[in-house]
Amino acid sequence: MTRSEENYIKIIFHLGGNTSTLISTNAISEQMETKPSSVTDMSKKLAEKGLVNYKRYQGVSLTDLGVKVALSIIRKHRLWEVFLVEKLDFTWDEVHEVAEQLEHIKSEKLIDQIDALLGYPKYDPHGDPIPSKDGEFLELDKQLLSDMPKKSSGVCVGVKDTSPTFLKFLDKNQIALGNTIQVLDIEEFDQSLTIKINNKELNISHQIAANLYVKKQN
Amino acid sequence: MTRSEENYIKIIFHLGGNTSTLISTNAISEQMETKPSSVTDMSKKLAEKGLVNYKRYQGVSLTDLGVKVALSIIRKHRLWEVFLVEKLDFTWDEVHEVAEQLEHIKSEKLIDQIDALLGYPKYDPHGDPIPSKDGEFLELDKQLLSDMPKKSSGVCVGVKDTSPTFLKFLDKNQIALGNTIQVLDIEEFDQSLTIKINNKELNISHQIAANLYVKKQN
DNA sequence: ATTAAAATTTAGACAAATCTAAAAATATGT
DNA sequence: ACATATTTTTAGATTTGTCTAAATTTTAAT
Repeated sequence: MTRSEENYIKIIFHLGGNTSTLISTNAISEQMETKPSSVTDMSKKLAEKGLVNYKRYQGVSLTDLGVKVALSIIRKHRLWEVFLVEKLDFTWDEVHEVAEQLEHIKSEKLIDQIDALLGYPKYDPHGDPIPSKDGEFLELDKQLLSDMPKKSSGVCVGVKDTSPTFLKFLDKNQIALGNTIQVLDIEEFDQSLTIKINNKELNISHQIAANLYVKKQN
Repeated sequence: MTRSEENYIKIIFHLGGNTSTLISTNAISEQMETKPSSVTDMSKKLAEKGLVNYKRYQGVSLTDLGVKVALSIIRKHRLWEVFLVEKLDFTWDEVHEVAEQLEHIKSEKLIDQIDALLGYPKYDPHGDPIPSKDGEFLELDKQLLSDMPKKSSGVCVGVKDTSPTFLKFLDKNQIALGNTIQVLDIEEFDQSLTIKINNKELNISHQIAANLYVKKQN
């Protein structure tokens, strides 16, 4: 598999292609930052190889084989992210770019040993689940902070947006995975939230809350 | 720099291109496993970029910039090799293939942190020196075991051939870096050697001895 | 010094992955 | 339902790194 093929497979998976839903050419081209015509070409190629089902003018979905490939790439990406944070002192906003490269290294022993070195982690630094060698993974029972009612509280378990900008904002405000967050108040006008975290009160916009996952506590 | 450009630069360096000696198109094509005409094309491209000096029909040599690039790739390759052996239980015959891929990962922080994690090693698992960040490295004062006189002894410090076949042979005979080797006898007929290593006597061919580096002791 | 052999370069082609522009199919709005 | 807008595909071009075959230059041998 070429690097480019792997990137397409990964993006199709992230767009929901593990189900039989057909993913549109346009959607893929946006994520890949290529033109739709290029996606058409690649779709045919991946269909030839049995990695996707391709219906002209309809889009693509991953075959069972395609899902397997996608999970193995995602497994590598997330394990490398954990490695970078745990062993090499990377911050969670730095890992994505490097993991994008490392995920394409071909060596089964390499990734299995990294997995062992890290103690078989189940989640990456952003709270996303790491597929096991045979493609199993546990999605946490999580919800967006923006969907939590007033006076409720939960533990921060993940982020939806993983862009450096957002992650740096969280660091600056000392919001990290594992923190307990209480929703004290929700402003009717703009849906902004007053939350209590680390024993401090903090005001965050709806957009921030809509990118933070929490596990409800009560 | 593309992966292919990096591979050419690395190979030119290994063929002695750190000096001003011109390296022939043919020599490069053999190492790269490409046709000479491809080497010509790439030589022009690398010359354009200021990485090599290219003289038509004569060959190429690395510029100062080219040497810098070569050393940074070799540094990455060798640090990854140490990492694989020290942290992930790879054997020294397994590391080359994976390091060939890892050496192209682009992240200064990544390799500096790997360097730190390993405690700034000076030599790789085959005894080859690891260039520092600014391109310095210490070549050991070593010689081939085949050049040692009868009755002399030395410490095994490196291998010339790094092929899995050779390295597995060494493992099988419990020859490892750091071992003391005494040359007991040299057979006149075929230059084969009787050596003492790990308190055992062992017979090795000239070809083996010509691929083992030792540091002379007396 | 000639000539044959070997090495190198040139010219033209190809595969992979992309693009642009135009054509075709699908979706949308009234 | 029809016209229009949007999406997708096709056709043909481009770039990178490679190839083959032919031409050129250098090297080696007598």
